[in-house]
Amino acid sequence: MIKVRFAPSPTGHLHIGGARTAIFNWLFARHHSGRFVLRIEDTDKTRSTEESIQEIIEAMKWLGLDWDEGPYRQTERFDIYKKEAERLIAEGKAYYCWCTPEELEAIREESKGKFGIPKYDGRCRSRREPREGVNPVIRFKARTEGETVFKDLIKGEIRYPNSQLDDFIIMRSDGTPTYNFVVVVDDALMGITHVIRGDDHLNNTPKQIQLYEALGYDVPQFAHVPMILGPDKTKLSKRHGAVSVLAYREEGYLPEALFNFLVRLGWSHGDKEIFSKEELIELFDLKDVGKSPAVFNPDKLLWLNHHYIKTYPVEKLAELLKEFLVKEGIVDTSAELDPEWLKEVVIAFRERAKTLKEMAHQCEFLFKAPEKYDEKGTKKFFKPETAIYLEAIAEEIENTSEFTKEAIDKIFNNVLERFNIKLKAVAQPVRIAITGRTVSPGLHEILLLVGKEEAAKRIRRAAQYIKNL
RNA sequence: GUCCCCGUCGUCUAGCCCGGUCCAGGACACCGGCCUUUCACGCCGGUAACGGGGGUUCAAAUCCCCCCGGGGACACCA
Repeated sequence: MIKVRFAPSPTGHLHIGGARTAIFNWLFARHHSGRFVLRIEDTDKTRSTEESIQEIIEAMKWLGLDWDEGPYRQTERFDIYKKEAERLIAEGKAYYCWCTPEELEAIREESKGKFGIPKYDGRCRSRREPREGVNPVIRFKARTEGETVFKDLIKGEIRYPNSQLDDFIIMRSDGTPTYNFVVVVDDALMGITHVIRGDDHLNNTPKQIQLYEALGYDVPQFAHVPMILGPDKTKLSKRHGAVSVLAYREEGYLPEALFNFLVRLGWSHGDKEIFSKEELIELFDLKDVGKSPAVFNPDKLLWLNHHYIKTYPVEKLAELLKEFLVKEGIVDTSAELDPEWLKEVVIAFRERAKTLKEMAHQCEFLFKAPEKYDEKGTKKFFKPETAIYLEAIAEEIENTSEFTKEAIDKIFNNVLERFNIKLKAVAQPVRIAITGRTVSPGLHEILLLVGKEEAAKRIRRAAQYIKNL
């Protein structure tokens, strides 16, 4: 039975990079009918927060990443780590270290000169006597000769010289365990078979392998996925803009789009770009994950989002649009919107809105008549004679018994014929009259959505406006 | 500095393992055109890449070596 885990540290938002790691793990588990566990790595008590944990969980749910076990929290497992650390000491594989920060600093400096790398010299390996006023840490007796070789499922064979290692700390002086230690203990005890994580952990792997061996555990398989970079090719971070998953929800992205986008960052299947979750579960394989880092490309995400908007179930889009209308302050919380009408709105706008937020703003004129008309549009399309045409159209609208697409065609044809003009002469003026802008969905759509009364009213008002120019 | 990883269009990538079918394919973006009452959608077309240098070979994006470039890790963070 294959078992994987996603182990975020709750020190902030769930960001894009973490989400992709979670997706890869989830896909791998689902593909192999294995188990996916969520584990919160909160051993750093000072930086971990409860809000962050809740946010990570919410973001995962939004993305549709369900887990089979957990969330475990490492803070609830401290007794386990302590026991394992003591076991290592009893077996002579770890030891107490009473060095002071000042002493350590001096050792590091000396080592930097000697090895070009700050390393602890292991002087407490032989020290037996506690030091007064110093709470000891526990250090692991690392093997520093030879090299650690392992096969990474993505990167291939990795050879790492052990000379880079030193006796690293596994238990802090306050009695809490450190990352490299807990990750090994947990992965082993939880029966994790494949460790799929960001390749910023590649250099930690040799230390962890030594720990697995010292503790007598089986070493799992490793798969290090390349990082996601910002446009400047450095590790993606807050300064590159929105990196938190939930921020994308707020901006009006669909979870399916983000999911699809993220999975294609580093993984591919021939020329295919659009994948459903079912397809991904079917097709996902670590061997198709690339080795090189990927730059986050917001334009492509936008394109994907638009694709999903265009193909999403209309009812669901309508519901989401409603949320955004409220959130963007376009309609009142208490406003009751006819679901059927809202569906028509979605249909009219989905091919020109790349996000839900955009859509909400594009259809704003449906809820409030334009307060002013687009300046350039007014200059270009509001001619003196336009007022007469508009009035004629308004009158025809008022007099029509039923307001349908066909009726609208008839109305326009009547007016065009009467004045012997082309549709061009009135199309943009009507659009501006209804929306205040020069761009919008088709005339039929906006007229129908605004409704007969309101349409006539707005067109008359525009006519009046032209007369006053 | 030391070590690890990576290097195909601006970006995401296919191809690399098993050299020729690749004067390198797809997608986003961009630029044209068509459609059209605007915008958009859609459709058609275009610009654009094997980091450099040496080998090996009849033949290299693909194999080997060196260099260069980029990223990451080197904490009582994870």
